[in-house]
Amino acid sequence: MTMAWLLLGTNVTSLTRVPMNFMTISPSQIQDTMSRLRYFEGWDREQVVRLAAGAKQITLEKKSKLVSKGELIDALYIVVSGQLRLFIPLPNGSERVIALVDRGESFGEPCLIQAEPCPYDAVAGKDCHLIAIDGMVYRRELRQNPAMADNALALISRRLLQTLRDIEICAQPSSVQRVARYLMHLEPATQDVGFEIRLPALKRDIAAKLGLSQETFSRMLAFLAQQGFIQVTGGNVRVDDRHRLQLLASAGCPMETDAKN
Amino acid sequence: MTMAWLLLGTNVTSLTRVPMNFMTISPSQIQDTMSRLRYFEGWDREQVVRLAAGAKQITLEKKSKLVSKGELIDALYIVVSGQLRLFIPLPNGSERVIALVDRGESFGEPCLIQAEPCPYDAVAGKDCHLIAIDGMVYRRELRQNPAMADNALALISRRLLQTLRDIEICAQPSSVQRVARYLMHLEPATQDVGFEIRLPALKRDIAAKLGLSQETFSRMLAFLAQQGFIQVTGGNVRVDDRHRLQLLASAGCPMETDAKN
DNA sequence: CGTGTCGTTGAGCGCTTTCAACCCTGGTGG
DNA sequence: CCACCAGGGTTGAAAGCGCTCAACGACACG
Repeated sequence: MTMAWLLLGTNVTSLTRVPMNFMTISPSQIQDTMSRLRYFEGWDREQVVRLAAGAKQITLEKKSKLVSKGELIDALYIVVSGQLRLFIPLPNGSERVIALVDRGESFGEPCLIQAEPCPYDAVAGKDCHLIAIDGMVYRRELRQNPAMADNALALISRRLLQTLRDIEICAQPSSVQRVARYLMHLEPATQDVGFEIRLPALKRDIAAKLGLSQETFSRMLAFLAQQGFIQVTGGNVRVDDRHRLQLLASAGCPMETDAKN
Repeated sequence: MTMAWLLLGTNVTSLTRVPMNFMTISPSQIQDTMSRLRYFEGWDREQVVRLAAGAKQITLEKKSKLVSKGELIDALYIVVSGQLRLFIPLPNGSERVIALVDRGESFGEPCLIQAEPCPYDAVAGKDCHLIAIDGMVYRRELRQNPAMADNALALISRRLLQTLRDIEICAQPSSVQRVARYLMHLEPATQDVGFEIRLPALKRDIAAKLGLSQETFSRMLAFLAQQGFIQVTGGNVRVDDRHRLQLLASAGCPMETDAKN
């Protein structure tokens, strides 16, 4: 078990000695935390209580691994604070990010329901607090309470549709188009032609989600900025004209190498 | 600069005049057809009868389009014969295949459940017979019958996990690895070191599912054959040594351009 | 025997990756 | 206060891989 790190794609320079910490917290406190999460919004109070009975709180240090690809997981995880990165490790040592799980979001439902091994690694992108709901308890509630099943059905349906949208972005033939589409899909609800957004994760991780190298992502942002489509300041991106960007996303662009004219 | 063609996905050379044909068939016959499909295996007979009440049979000519990306669909479709191709049209005129739907399989559940537009085009790869179950009826049964909900939950969970496996294949850094992994995942249940399979669709469509051009897919198969990993005869592929192929899928390969040694 | 579909093969180019060095920022400790 | 360092990001140069375009081959069908 000492060579566990060999299996990781990315280099784990500072191996955490205490990767994960099961907090001992009163059930009522867990229940309280849970009911404040978006995940449980609009749920029956009794239902939350029943799930809380099989719940633990978990603390996870940045960079520590919660789940390895191929493991059977025995709990449903919901993020209370921090961010989790779900990704498929690739043979060349890099990773393909499947999802970035933020506060109030969860992962693992399909694995629990189908009792299949987890198809991705789950690693803390920052220090995290999670709630882990026992798999047995979750499945029991699913069976016994139709409202639970409806919830899960809607959740997983949404997740599948979201995954297909992600595939659509990754399938774009050129990297400018991938980045342009990605930016369009974070567009807030506003009628204005321009809008400003904050990148929801490290650029490195977003790049890995788009199927690009970090460098290419950086270059494409620079290119879009230089062409006047966007303005980038740190993790903030201002889109000046959504229609023009939309057009680019659909049409593509020659990507001249020399900077003349 | 006439970019009108940019908006079309695939070229619609031969537009079918009678793309789809609603057969008038007795309800009992539909019910009969349905109960023979794998989709309804192990279902309550009463349940099938209730769904059959909202079902029509559809005949679809090869190449005719059943659903366009962005449409709201009002029925659940199940393939009785033929093969349906689900794909995302790309701005350069090519497509990314999401799934190939064979006899006894379905698509559209997440869209119906979430009342969201369909994220892909659905086109008949061959002449098809389908069953279309009315969306209202489907949703009603889902609400009223917990067993239905459990079924759907399992189905969509499986589909999501399958989609993640597809992403894993597409995410492989080199095309040899993509092809090798793809072949490994169609491996039948046998303890033998070698096995033979039949490609489940046109090579062109498989290539589009792997995120490769048809030409590259062909070249990679040829390469694997030349290196003694596989033997290809038409749509049949014989894998000589699964372990060696597995190794290649994980390790990659320099892909020498010249054919020396 | 033409025609259409499917697939293979060849040649060339351009994008993306890789490797490398460098910059910038925030935190830390002397 | 500043030197130092680590983590995240940018930029440059080179090379390889996959795509595009095009022609050809195999096969089925009318």
